[in-house]
Amino acid sequence: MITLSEENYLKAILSLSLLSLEKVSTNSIASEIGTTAASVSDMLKKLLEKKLINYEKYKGVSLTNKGRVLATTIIRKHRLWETFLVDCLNFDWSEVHIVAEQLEHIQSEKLIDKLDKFLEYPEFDPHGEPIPTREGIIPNSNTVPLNKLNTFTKGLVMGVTLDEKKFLDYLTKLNISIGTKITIEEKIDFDNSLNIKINDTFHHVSSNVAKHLLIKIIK
Amino acid sequence: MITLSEENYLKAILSLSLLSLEKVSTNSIASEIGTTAASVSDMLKKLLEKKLINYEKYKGVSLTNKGRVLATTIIRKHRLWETFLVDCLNFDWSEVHIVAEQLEHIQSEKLIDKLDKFLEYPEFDPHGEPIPTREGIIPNSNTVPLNKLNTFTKGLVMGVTLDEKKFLDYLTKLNISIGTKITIEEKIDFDNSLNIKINDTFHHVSSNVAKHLLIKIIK
DNA sequence: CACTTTTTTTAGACATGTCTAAATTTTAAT
DNA sequence: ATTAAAATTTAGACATGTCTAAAAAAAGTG
Repeated sequence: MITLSEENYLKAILSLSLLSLEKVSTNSIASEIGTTAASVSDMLKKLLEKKLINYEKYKGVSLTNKGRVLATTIIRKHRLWETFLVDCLNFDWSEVHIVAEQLEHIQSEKLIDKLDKFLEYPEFDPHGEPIPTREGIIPNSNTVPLNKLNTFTKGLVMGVTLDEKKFLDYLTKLNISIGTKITIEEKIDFDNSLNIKINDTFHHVSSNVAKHLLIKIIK
Repeated sequence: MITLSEENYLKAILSLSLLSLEKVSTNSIASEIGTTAASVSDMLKKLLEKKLINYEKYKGVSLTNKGRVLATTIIRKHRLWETFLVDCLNFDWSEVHIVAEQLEHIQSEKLIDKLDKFLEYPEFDPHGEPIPTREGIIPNSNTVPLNKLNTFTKGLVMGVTLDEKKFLDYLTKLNISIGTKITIEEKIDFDNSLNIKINDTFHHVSSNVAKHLLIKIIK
């Protein structure tokens, strides 16, 4: 049996793994989860014991296939619940994360399959992120983070890669949601910030905001 | 903050309280929860500390108002989730209990209020049990356990007071569900078992089954 | 009432997951 | 290559919730 803590560690390791090809470091897990490196070290031993990760002391961590599938399943549950909360219960997209963080740990395959069916097999969650399949595959969404685009490129916002209330509320204030059309007007070399156009209005956004917006390029 | 274990203890104390006016004993809680009297003793100290129960060593337990409201809220959540599972996700009534036992611990008032609204404010769960109000009141359902009825009385099954798969599957086998009409044909003094008539078919049921069937008497 | 049985509580142990502080290993820098 | 800095692990402690065994209190019985 897997514990709630272990699930949270697997999820953290998976999201960090997706950011680069390097092995994941103890410190990065600690700051992702909001705990100390010492606690992470302790937990890594347990996850290794259960064959959920590949791990050598001082050498970093990666997920085994078993661990990857388990972590992906948690993401799947999280995103299906977020879809339910927004589509059925009329939650705001900025407030579903904390509730889904609890719901994602409910243990029942049948529940998730039936929820998936009830929601009519959605492909994307309310933040535009793809919902993994029950086999543990995360569909590729063919999008690029806003900060990687060239000047004068146009694109549609297809998703966000940060699920934090403050960030989502800021997007709402800027009139950015899934489907919003954005044009890059200017890239500031100094701090990698951007001038963008949304509905004929110009906005200036930081590099930190831009990198969490997933864009599909259009003509 | 209240822990998952504490919530389960409160729930157990509430259900035992509803069975009689006596204070609840340590042993009865232990067998309800499936743990030892020693563990119960330990936990009672913590619940007393948090002012959720009235408790004197060796004298038994009762809920404070704060504890009663909290426990009732858990029942409310449990029954709303069971309703969701059966009505929306098409679960069978006999299999929802274990899933609802997990869902009832999700912490979010907003979630429960929105779920309640989504389900259109149901009054009864799939087992016919009344759903407590958000103020912590359990509506009285005006029903009597089958074993308290006299011979030749007729009634409708309005609910069950045991939420166990084996029991519910047995009822299904007997063709008993919410709304089923039952006539008492004979009461066996020896073991308090009953001969009953369901849709012109006669069945013999034990006292243990009868006491968990809630009946509304009809003419 | 004295004695036995049952119930309840305490004492001490263990597992999980956390922490701080200290030790160890790796990496970076001169 | 040696040393300094950073990252990681270990050691030891604590909180929660559980357990068994033993002690204490309450209830039952002749």
